[in-house]
Amino acid sequence: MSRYDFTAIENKWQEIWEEKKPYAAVTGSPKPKYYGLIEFPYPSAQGLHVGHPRPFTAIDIVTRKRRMEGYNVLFPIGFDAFGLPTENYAIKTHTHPVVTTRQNIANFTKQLKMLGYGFDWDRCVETTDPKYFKWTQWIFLQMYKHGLAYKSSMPVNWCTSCKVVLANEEVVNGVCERCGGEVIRKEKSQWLLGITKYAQRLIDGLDTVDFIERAKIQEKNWIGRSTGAEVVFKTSAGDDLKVFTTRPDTLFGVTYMVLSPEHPFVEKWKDLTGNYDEISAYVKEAQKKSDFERSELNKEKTGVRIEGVTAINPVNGKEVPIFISDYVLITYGTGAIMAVPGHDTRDWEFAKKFGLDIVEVVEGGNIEEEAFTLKDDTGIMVNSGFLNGMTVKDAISAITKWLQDNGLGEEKVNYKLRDWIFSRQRYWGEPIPMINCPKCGWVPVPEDQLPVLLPDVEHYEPTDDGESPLSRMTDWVNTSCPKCGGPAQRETDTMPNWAGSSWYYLRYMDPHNDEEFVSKEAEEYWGPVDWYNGGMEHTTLHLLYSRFWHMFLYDIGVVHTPEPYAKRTSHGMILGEGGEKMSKSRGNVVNPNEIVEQYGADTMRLYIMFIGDFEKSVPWSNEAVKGCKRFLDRVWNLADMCSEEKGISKANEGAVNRTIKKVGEDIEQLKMNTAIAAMMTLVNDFYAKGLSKGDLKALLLLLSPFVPHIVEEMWEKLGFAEETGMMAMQNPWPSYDGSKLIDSEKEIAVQVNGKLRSTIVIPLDSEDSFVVSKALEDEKVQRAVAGMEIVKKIVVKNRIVNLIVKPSK
RNA sequence: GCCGGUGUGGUGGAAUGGUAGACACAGGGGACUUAAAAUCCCCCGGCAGCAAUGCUGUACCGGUUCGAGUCCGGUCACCGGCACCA
Repeated sequence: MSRYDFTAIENKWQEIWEEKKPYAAVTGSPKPKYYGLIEFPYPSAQGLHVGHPRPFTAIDIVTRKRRMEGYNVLFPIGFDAFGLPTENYAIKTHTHPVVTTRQNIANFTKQLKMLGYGFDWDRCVETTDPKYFKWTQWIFLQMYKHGLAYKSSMPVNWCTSCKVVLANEEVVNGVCERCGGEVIRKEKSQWLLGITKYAQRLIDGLDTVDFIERAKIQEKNWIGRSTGAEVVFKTSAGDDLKVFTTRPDTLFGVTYMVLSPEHPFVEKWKDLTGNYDEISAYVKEAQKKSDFERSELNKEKTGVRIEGVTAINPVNGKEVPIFISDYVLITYGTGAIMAVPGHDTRDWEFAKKFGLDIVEVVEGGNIEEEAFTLKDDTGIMVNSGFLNGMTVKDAISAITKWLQDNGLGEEKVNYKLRDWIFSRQRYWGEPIPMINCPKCGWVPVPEDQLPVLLPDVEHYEPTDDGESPLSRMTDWVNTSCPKCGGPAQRETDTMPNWAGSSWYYLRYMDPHNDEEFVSKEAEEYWGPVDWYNGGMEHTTLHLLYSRFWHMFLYDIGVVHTPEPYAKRTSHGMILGEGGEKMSKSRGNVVNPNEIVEQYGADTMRLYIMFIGDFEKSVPWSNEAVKGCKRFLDRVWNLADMCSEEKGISKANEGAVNRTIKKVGEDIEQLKMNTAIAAMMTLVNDFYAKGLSKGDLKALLLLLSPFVPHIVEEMWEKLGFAEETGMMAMQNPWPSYDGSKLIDSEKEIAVQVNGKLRSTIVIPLDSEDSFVVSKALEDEKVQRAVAGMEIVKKIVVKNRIVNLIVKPSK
């Protein structure tokens, strides 16, 4: 056969696939369905990064194997095209984001096709397409109707120099990521989504899905469930002060209370407060600080006592002082705490600084030195009235019951998860389809008027006071109220980047439907996603958000499964050659185009899978790519080496069957590196022992998901296409013969006292006694046991012999 | 601080408690060639030895076991996430 001309071969087959559409998914096919998904890319101006092919190739391989196993596969692709880089580019160059987006998508499409992925391109979706975001807006309206979308005034991050609202991710070390300017907190009215209503279900749902464990744990930690009790303290002001605690057992140890500076009682008690000026100054100071400053590590505790008001400990009637301090957060629990300095590190620090009493209520530590915080059963209750002598655990149940019986509190669960701030003062996002009417308040845009399109603007910058650039478009902003017909104004905020990606996997099922976001029929056929691979960095953002949207859609009866993704895996990053993150500034960025040009798409695909453990970060190596190219050359040359025998040859029977088993199993665990190693070993065997046409055919089928172009070319050239009437990829995945996996002879290790001394070859499944006698015939073993007495013989079938010896008398 | 993960040759990495280093890259040697490239074959953890071979070796200390890279306890280092969440 001629030279392996990868460029010609790859072009040829990509054209054939473009025309024949072997990757088209058929809704309603009687075959079992399989839905494989990768996170759709943001079409950046830099084009495809070598990081992209890692997950894409892995799931491409899985879904190609599924097709060969007889599944009707959906493996779609799309573009998550709203985003800041495009918007910033528009600000700088006045190029309309639509134009930039179109160019970038065209470039990405070309690059993805160049790599030969089995995407069903007819189902490609773009989040910026009005036909798509019409439904993003529609889902938002459903959430609004069900009380899950609401507008509320809240503090946001504000860059004083860019004069713009920043997302939390854009605040790095307390300063603006872009300009390094000071970031402060500013009150602003924002749309929020009530994800906290789903906190418990987002935790519980994790038990029903097959996600990698670290993703589950990370989501659970992020949601941050804690159980405890809410306790009511009477105050001298007459108001009941409610606090949340996970340690109700320590109630007898309360020596003071702390309110968050934003707590409503601070204002309410104004006239009762002897030192209101001092309090007020502290509150103002706290407001000015960013979240970052307020939570800075090792910061000295600060605070002010509210003079004139005290609280009564419900359990012992003791009167305790009340402070305000910024170590108490208004966003968690009730915004107020009971302080137990003996058993909470933060309270301990505060008490030390302000000279407050520290009372021990759990034995086991030294509270003079530090707070004793252990919650296990190492401590016994003391100084705690009826709780004395109990373990912490028992005391928690006892006191909780007591509080409940006396109407002074109840068992309570709290979550760290906050509602999702859904407004962005940006241009390049989905307009929030709401209208503000002076008479009727917020009124949703009627569904038949969707989508609300983005108007053309002249300037893409936010305004000086941090409003969206859309707010300058008075023609667009001024509209009539859908309810009363009077003059009203459109919402000018847009949705965050995470909106479009929260439901895109549903649109793939039915991408051209103008009547519904997805048809019932398509959703019931394809849902849920069978295997979803994506980055760990999306675990507490995209993955959580889309699970939340899906649960909501399930609740309103428009999807049929409670969870969107049955299985989730994650890949590690591809680093630069030196082991650092790839970046333009480091100049270590690898362009996939160059690799494909130099070695071909199949080599690129193979190398990115062979590079290392899929879950771990790994540096790219230009040198190592060559090894994969060399392997494909060797595969190519096998065509000229094989005998005409159509079946698996006797000589390679064991090796071929073992490789079929190994490759099949490894693909299921994304252990592509060892699958490829096994195929390399098989090829090395072929070079050593020769091979039949049947041997090569089996190898080609195994290679097909990994390197589809070269396989189809060889399949055709060797006459298999004619023989089977099909492309290699359309053939059944090979099965192995279990009886042929092990050769009839086996080399096993011989140990003496656990140390390897020799190896012997024995017939498979030999009797133990035979194996021992055979081992003792071995010269090296004889030397090792000379002058020794054998006290024990351990034989593990077909594996190892271990002779335990001691010096003979 | 809390939660999770990782530590194996010059490099990327393999090893259901059972022959550590598969498979590759780099390196060394040989064949072919006028030569180079490509290709094919061989060697390749460390120490000692011409060799056969022996000793040693999976971050460190200890334990369980006939046998530990793998299991258990402790220590150190690095990576990721969260971080005054009461």
